[in-house]
Amino acid sequence: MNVVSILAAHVKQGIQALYGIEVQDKQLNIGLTRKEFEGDYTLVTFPFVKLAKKSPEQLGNELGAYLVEQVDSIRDYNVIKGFLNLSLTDSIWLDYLNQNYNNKAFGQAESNGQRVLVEFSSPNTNKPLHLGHIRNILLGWASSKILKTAGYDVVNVQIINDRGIAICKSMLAWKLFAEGATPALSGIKGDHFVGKWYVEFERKFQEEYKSWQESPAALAAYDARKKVALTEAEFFKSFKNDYFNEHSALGKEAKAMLLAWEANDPTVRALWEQMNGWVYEGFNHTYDRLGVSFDQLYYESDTYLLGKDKIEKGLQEGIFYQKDDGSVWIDLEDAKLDHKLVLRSDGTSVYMTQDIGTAILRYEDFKMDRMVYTVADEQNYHFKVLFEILKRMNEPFAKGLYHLSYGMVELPEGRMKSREGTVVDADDLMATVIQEARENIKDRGELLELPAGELDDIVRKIGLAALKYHIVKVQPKKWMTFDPKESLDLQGQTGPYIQYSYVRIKGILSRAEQEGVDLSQRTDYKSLEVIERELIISLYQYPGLIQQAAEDLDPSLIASYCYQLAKMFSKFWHDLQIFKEEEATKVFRLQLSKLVGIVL
RNA sequence: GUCCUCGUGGCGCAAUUGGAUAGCGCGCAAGACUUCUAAUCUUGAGGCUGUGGGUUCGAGUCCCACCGGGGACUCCA
Repeated sequence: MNVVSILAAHVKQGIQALYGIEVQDKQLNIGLTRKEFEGDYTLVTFPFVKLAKKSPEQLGNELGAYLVEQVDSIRDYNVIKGFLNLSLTDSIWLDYLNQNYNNKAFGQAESNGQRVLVEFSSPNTNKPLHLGHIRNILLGWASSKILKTAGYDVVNVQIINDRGIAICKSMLAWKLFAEGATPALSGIKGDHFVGKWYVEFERKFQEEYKSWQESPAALAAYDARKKVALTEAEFFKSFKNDYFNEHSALGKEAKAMLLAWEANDPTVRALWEQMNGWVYEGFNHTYDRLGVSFDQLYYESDTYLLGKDKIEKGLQEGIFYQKDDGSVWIDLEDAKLDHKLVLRSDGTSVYMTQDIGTAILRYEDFKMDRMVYTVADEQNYHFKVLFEILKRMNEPFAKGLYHLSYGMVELPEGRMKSREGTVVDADDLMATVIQEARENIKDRGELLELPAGELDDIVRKIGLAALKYHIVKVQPKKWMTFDPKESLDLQGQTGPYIQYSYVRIKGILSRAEQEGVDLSQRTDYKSLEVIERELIISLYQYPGLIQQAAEDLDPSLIASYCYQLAKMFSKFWHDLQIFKEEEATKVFRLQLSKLVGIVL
């Protein structure tokens, strides 16, 4: 049953019968009636008033009367300006609830036969996960769940950026300064342990750089570029990369390590394996805590050379062109994307090359119809270009590509900077939020008689719900300021509020079970209370909302919906009794509660 | 320089994709537990949706210009 399309058909027919006008589907605007007004669905009649040469009120009244007379399920109507509000009979909603209240898979669509890959997290292996990763992971994970519910066959993947200069820095610092320390010996979580040596490298490097700045070579470098009109301090800030590449002893050694890695040097590879192993152990722990998992991992060390052959092929086909210096480009000006480099003049690849290769590899692995990349919005341009290139290469999956782009997470004092130590660590944050939930329970003196293990479990669920909801409720594309204090809120529009409604429903249902109430009976409930009606209509929206959230890849839609539903349920619970009512009412309200519980 | 994005009460977010008097939470003020757990509910104050034009029956939403924040444009992914 699809109420809107049934109504639309009747409206179309009605206008035809009354005025002889053929209405286009596009002109039919039917939505839910706003709360302040009487009715379930509202038709906007403005588009027809001109054609029918009637006033909005007159047309509304004529059409409303026609519909009430012709359509059994329409009970009543009212007109306000160009809005025709239609009230449906209770039995429609009662039937709907009765058919669905016990459907544990309510909202789960049938398989649509399509496979989608969802990439998220995608960390570097030189440091632990932070708040930005948390947003990424939660968005990716939530989208994956939504797609699954919407009928897709979903594969969760991540690309692990396990190679490059950054991890070499960690490796070098460990080799030079750690004196054989390990996570196990030092009692530090693996990813934090490796991150520590990355920071240590930066510290030593800064020391080295600082003392170099006094040297004649430094002054010479400064003099050579004096024309740029910088103060000495500004100059040395901007010169840091050049120093690393051209003058630094540590830089030289790190770069040598990278080359040795690329040349498959056994010692370097062994160290690399060992340190990455520590990191993965740490990451897995964090993923477990967050409750997410992956079906397939891709490692940059396996994929960073991919794509070159595809470029060669495309070059022959005329998709790419070669400049005199040998570099290979693509002209995307007609897509308003400029010219992009895909292979350097020395034949080495850029990120684009690698991403092209990896995408094709994934298609070989999974034959997916769609692929979602969960990556921050600073890479919007990159993905536009990537998708356009794959389209021009005629890859079969190219039209199913989507960049789930999300805004950065900032702190009240500004953007997180790992170098300035202002990053919010993922593990720390989860621990804080759980601790807060624990304090809260202690203050209220509840649940303390539970066994410690059970209490820990509840506290963990509450704390994480607060954190997750706080992040997921914001539309992905928006930048957000993360105030740790607010993420700890457990009241109002929060995860714990929704959890609480759910727990309450569980409580009600278990009492019903104890009392032996038979839910399966088809009850003859009198007339719906306003809040009951709102709840059913809201539940009715749910399957459609899943589809929309899957299409838009916007988990915040579901987050807001769940809050609204929980809020309605709270009001329902507060205003109406259940167990003291007569059988029919009781059963109906229990059924309603049950379905709300299934959705939440 | 070019392109992309965001701008909504003090703060954090919504607005059924162009529809009615712009909603909700936090915070603030006042109230409600003899109940199916008060992590709840009820009421109130708080707005010229950055500014100025345009499109039409109708604009927070679409178009143009400007102001302000952020980002990208051959290698941090």
